[in-house]
Amino acid sequence: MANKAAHIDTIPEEALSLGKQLCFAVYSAAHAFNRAYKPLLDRFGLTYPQYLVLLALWQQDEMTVKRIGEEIGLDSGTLSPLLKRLEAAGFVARQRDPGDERQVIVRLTEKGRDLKSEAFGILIDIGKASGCSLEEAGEIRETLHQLTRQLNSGHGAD
Amino acid sequence: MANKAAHIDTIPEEALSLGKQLCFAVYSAAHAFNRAYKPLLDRFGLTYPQYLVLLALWQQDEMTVKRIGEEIGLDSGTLSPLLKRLEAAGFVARQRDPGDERQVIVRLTEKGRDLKSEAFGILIDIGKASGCSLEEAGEIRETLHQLTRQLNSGHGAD
DNA sequence: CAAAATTCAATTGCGTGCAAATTAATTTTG
DNA sequence: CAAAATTAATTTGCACGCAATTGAATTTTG
Repeated sequence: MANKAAHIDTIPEEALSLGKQLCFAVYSAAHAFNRAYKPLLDRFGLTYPQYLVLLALWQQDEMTVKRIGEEIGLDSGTLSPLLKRLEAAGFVARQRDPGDERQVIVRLTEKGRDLKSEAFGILIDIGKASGCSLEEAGEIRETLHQLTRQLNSGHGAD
Repeated sequence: MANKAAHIDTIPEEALSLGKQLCFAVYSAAHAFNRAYKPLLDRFGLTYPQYLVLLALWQQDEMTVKRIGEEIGLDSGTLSPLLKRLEAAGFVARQRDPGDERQVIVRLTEKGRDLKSEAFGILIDIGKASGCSLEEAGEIRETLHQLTRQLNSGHGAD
């Protein structure tokens, strides 16, 4: 009883404290990253999720909305208006797939491609701001990937 | 063809990959936590930020809006409407501080206090879903706190 | 003490995120 | 082959999250 079944008893009042919660630590770190990225991305008129879409397209150009959503974990309800703004800003072009009119193919424009080289600068600035080495960053990254996989495994999706 | 910034050469193309970015790992983990919390909080009609406010109030009842904002890292622009919804749902009451009419004191209602004991259940479910021990969770938490501090130190605020 | 500066909460505007409903196109099937 | 089911993207509605503005109360200061 004392070991497994009744672990409610083993959870101290203190566990309710924000500072003791892993989730809050992740939540805060995400906000901190967002704030760190903001001034860097503002120069290009981009938001962080928009930047993520460009990162994905720099790796693999010409993806459908659905494919982009799988890459960065967003659904079409978020992506549709976001992509419309990226198109209005001139970074991407959207075109119905002639082979399957349900799909929309998103591709980089010249302007979007040109931004890629500048993105390295953002990466370096963020690396500095995070204050950890590539090795450290890699470790945390892997730990978080594992945590994310574990959390997502709870409801079907992977 | 010589590069202006020589250190750019040391950053491989691969670094632009989403999977290699610490920030994206944090961003994804935050979303994963949010999705894990959602069904648990839906039963109480709460969102995660609303739950954070209650967690803070369970630790220390009767705080001003500003104080709550410092606890969970949100400004009044986010908190004002959020607290109004928490009040409409009957979990908290808001009252102008008679001693300083600029401030609004937020305190738990009976209903809000009663929820505290159930919150342990949520905590336990999330702990299970995260699939890591208290020790592991503690390590990741500390690493992320440090990362957050480092990122936030870049622009004055602490 | 009165004007100026500061502080606090609320409001406005914009961009996510996500669920649910909608529309159009394709695939399945009876 | 036509009806039904499925799929992809868009749209709608709601709740953050943040910057900037507003308005009221308090503090500073000249």
